Amino acid sequence: MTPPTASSPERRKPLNRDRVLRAAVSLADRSGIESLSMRKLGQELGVEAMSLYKHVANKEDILDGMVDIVVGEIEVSSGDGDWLTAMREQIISARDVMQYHPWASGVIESRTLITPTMMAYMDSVVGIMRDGGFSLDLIHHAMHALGSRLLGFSQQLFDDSDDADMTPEAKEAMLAQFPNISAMLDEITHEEGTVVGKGCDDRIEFVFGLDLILNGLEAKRSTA
Amino acid sequence: MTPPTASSPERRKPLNRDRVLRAAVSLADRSGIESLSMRKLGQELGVEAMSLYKHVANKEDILDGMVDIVVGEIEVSSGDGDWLTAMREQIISARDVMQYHPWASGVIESRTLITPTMMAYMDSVVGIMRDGGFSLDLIHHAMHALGSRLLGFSQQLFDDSDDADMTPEAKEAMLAQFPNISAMLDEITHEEGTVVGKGCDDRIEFVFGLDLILNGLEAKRSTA
DNA sequence: AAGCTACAGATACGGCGTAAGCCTGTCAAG
DNA sequence: CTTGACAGGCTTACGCCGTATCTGTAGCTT
Repeated sequence: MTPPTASSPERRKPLNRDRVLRAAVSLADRSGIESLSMRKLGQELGVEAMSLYKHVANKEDILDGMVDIVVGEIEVSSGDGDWLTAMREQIISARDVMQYHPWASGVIESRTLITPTMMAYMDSVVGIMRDGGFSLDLIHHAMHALGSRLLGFSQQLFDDSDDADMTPEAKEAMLAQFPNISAMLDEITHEEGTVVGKGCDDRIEFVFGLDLILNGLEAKRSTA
Repeated sequence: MTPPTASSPERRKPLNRDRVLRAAVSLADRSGIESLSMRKLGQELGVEAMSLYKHVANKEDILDGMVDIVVGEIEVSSGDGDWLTAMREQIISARDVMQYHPWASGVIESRTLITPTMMAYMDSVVGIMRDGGFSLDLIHHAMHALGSRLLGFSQQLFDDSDDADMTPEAKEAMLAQFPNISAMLDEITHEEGTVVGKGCDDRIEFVFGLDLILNGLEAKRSTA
């Protein structure tokens, strides 16, 4: 094939489903999921929007395909070592992937379709717990308890750093009205050594919550 | 202009922000959030879409207002009794509200704005833990660990009942490919008495996960 | 009576997903 | 070589969306 210079029967690399999906992921990574439209995606690929429909069924199909790609990027546990560290590593590595694709958690939550890739991930997680000696019943409850944390979603309700961009007087009013929150935020900004490391690091908070659950499960497992 | 009926000076109750927001909530409850558009909402109120803009800034403003209404529906804890039962009750009652407004969790997660109502709820939760003798530092970690569970979101990744609407051969293929998941689902459908009640009831699973976290926090609190 | 204000309606614009049909380059069968 | 099918792109068009801008009017104030 000749390069994209000009003249010659310069032919464009043919589109295919995979190229479409990868372009979609890349566009969402760069510009956010809200700016992923059929027209913009077509533009990205040097093609009109409607041409995409030769390779994907519709936009939902694209979203499903994107989820598949992202979930497929999660490295699956090797399977040796105790279940607790295996599980920790598995979930933390899922989190790393999701951090890289900030749009992914929202899209996954909005989708009901369970793709084989997703299933494979789940299956490997269940496998870790079976190897660890969990009863199937307890595994089931554990899966529910972990919920979307299994995929590394941090399910934060808000950033504590949100108070940063407030006018001083608005902040003052807030402090007066919500004494408990104020005290807590005060503590955090001043603290040095804390129960689980220092300051408010997303990853640390995530692991704190994860360990809380995993340790609780281990206790249930060992007393069963 | 004469009213839709005719003749008499029967004047339409004037629109206001509150009426708009309540209509929006009600429409979303009935028809799902995806069918909440300015035009449909206007129709609901016997008014053109653009008239709504006299009372709300834009659609985002409506969504924020809707969140405020829903969060405001959560009964706040009385404050007596031990922290653990207070917290349980608080969060479970939040869950009840969210169950009634299935669209709410998605909308709340998509919003970054923290409304006063939301703050008030958070403040009351922090209050419960302060009264229970938590350090401010541990409270902070607890808030992160609970995350959106604070508002009763069940953060389920998928319904276990999703296997119901599959063709037998597709299910067969799945069982072969994902042995661990298959074993687990098998167990569930057969089980009678389990670790925490029987079957797969959303509420039971939610409480199981919640208690796992709350008990873990209690352990940390009492050893601090 | 005159004018102001508040609020509803009308029209229009750009963007969205996508249905339907068209055009053209490629390649195998006759 | 001709022909015809087909794959993979393009064009047009429809109905939806949020919303900017303008117009009309009812009811109050002065």
